[in-house]
Amino acid sequence: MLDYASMAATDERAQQPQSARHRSPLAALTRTEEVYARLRADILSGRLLPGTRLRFADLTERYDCSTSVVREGLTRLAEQGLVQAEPQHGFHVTPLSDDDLEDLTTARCELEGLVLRMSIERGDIAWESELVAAHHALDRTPMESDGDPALMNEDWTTAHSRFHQALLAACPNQRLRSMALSLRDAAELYRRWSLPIGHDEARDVPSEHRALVGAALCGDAPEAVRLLEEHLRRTTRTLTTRERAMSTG
Amino acid sequence: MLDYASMAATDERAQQPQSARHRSPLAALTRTEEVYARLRADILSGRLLPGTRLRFADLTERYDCSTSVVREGLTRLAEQGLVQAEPQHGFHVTPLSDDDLEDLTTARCELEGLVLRMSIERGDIAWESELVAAHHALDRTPMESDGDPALMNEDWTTAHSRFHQALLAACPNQRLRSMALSLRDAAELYRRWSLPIGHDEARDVPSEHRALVGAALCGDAPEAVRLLEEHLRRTTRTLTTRERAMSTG
DNA sequence: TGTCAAGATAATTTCGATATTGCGCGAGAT
DNA sequence: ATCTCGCGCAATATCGAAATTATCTTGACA
Repeated sequence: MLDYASMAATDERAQQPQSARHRSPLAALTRTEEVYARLRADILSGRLLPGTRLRFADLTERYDCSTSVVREGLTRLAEQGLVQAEPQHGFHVTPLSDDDLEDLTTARCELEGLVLRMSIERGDIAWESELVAAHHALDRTPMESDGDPALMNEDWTTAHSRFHQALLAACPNQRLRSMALSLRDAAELYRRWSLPIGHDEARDVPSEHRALVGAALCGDAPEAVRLLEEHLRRTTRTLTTRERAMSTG
Repeated sequence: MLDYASMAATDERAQQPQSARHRSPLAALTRTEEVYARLRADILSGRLLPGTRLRFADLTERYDCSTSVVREGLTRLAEQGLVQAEPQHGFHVTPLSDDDLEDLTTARCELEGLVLRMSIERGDIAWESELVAAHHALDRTPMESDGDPALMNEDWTTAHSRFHQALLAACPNQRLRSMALSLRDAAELYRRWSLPIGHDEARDVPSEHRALVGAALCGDAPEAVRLLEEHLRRTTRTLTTRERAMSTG
């Protein structure tokens, strides 16, 4: 293994970068990846609203890097559909649309259902274990923020994401699984704007999750898939009615 | 085959800055998009072999542009899975693997089957018309190249791609359709290396296509999906046996 | 002879500047 | 009064080099 300490001692002048470099090759995050991750997080968390124009000048300042780095991050996000690129016109956060939400939900029901079925069929004890753990954590986390009930709890969002990821984790097909997860990301944009306006009082989301876990652990794939589809469609219905109420009001 | 060198040369001169008055949005191809498209074509057509390291110096020379442009193209392709990126180690064309081909085929059977079903259910007369046209063109194009029977005919590849695209074209769900097409792209990499080694003599590919069109036009979605899956799996079987023969020989 | 470090070399990543393009404002013509 | 044309500003796209990081080479030491 290399001895970076002695290298630095002999070559002090060249070794004056601000961030401490680790020896592990995996720990060496490039600037590009860091900015990409922050950009993605800022969009998914709602700090950058759908439809927002993304000017290079703003972003280079915000993330303290050059245009190239911002550009690469935006390019990658555009390829995933989180932002849109118009040649010579720059980038903007993908705007929300009712039709797109319909398409997205259908796609998720089909694909996530498929992946869930494969996951249940191939799931082992480790998978069951992580699923139970994730569900427990989700069940014990309140949906609404302590400080402001109108705001969504950040921890709940994380736990919710972990739970659904755990459901799909045992699917042996990497491609299908990552596609399903990418669709979940896209849907996260919509979900983010759901609760702040008002959520469906008639729903009992925790029990929906509990039923899902039950069916999954029993190995009852058809029932689990049915429950998942219902779960997804209910969320969509809440969102679309909310949007219609806003546009008419 | 296209002559990219002369295209680029004429393009540059033609783009002399005059009074930028008229706005033709499609004619305004940015350098980045052009290089991206050429890179993608070079990979899919086999001019850049799977596993090849992609050095910036080579590519900037090949496409006559700066590193930024090459980098963006590679980044986009990496996001799609056609090339792989290792931080600080550059890019390389995604290498072929038996396991990945298995995953890919399963994913395609499921997803393309789904999209085909939706396409048949929603297909109108215009869809049928384009499907018949694409099939006719494919049927009349010889699979093997005139010059060298061991080489795949470029025209057949194009016609084949158009045919399968026509099958899926009526699916109303944009996301599912584009995902299915992106999986076809990935598979194209494998198919490209199938015939040059030797194809399955026992197969009658044209009649497989004919049966598919028949079922699709009858509106018999289940049968069409069954035929499509069989079609895809047969190609995979040919490829995997070929690879095993190579590795053992 | 084999291992290891330090210099040399080659590649990638990041930067800041330049070139190009799109858009709005105002002058002039019909 | 409305429309067209041209200039100037703002933003993006592209460039080429500098900074950073990995790889290869060399030579000393055990």
